[in-house]
Amino acid sequence: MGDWLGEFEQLVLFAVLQLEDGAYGVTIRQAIEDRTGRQVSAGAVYTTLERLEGRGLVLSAWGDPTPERGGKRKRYYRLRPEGRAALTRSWQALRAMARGSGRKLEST
Amino acid sequence: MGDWLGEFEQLVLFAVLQLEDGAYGVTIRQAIEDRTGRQVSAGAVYTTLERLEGRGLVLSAWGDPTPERGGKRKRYYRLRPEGRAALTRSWQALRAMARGSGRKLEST
DNA sequence: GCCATAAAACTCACAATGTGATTAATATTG
DNA sequence: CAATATTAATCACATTGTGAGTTTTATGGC
Repeated sequence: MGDWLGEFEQLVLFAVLQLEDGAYGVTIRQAIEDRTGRQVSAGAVYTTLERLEGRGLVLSAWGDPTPERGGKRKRYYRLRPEGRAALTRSWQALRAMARGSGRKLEST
Repeated sequence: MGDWLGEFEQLVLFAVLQLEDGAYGVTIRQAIEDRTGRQVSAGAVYTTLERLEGRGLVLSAWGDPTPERGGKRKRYYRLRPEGRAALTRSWQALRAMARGSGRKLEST
């Protein structure tokens, strides 16, 4: 039953999943850039997180300010079971579709 | 270098890639439904194909009418090198992002 | 205390993608 | 010719993607 994730939403959810306790705007953005080589704007990340939270796929909690220069409080995100399920569905669908395409794609 | 594919665009491109000579609206739709279990509307497929062609990722050619009931001519699609490259990029990015998430996703 | 600087979050208008209900075009069958 | 089958196309609207710019709150140096 419907409720699929866009591509960027998937990237963000994977980042949240893997960063575990350390997932907030900056690290999420960094994780995506590091892993995919794709440049990401901060705004895109925050907007997407907000929408994902609105859909109940993710939840956020404020951290405490840290004693470093610019140590503003962070907003940490975690996956909710619904988010994990949605990510699993979308990812499985793509994998199923990609199956067998290996040598038909570019090798570079 | 920007120019990323949406999720549905990826599904459509994978279908075109795998159907080889037999890729047209109906078979593309069928392939996606069969492989992913996700229900797809015909309109979504045609609209997406049109946009992909406009971006130069795919090209189309008319087939001949076939001698069967309702044997209307088909519009066949093929991937252009640009399309193959774009699909490779997007797919690799997602895979890179997903790497290591295996056991953190749902098993069902 | 005050100003410069740093880190993080947020806003928001606009662009790109996703979707489904509906309509059109052509063919065969009876 | 009317009914039906197959495919394509249209199109308004919903959802997602994006980036330039702004705000908030902290520290460091003077």
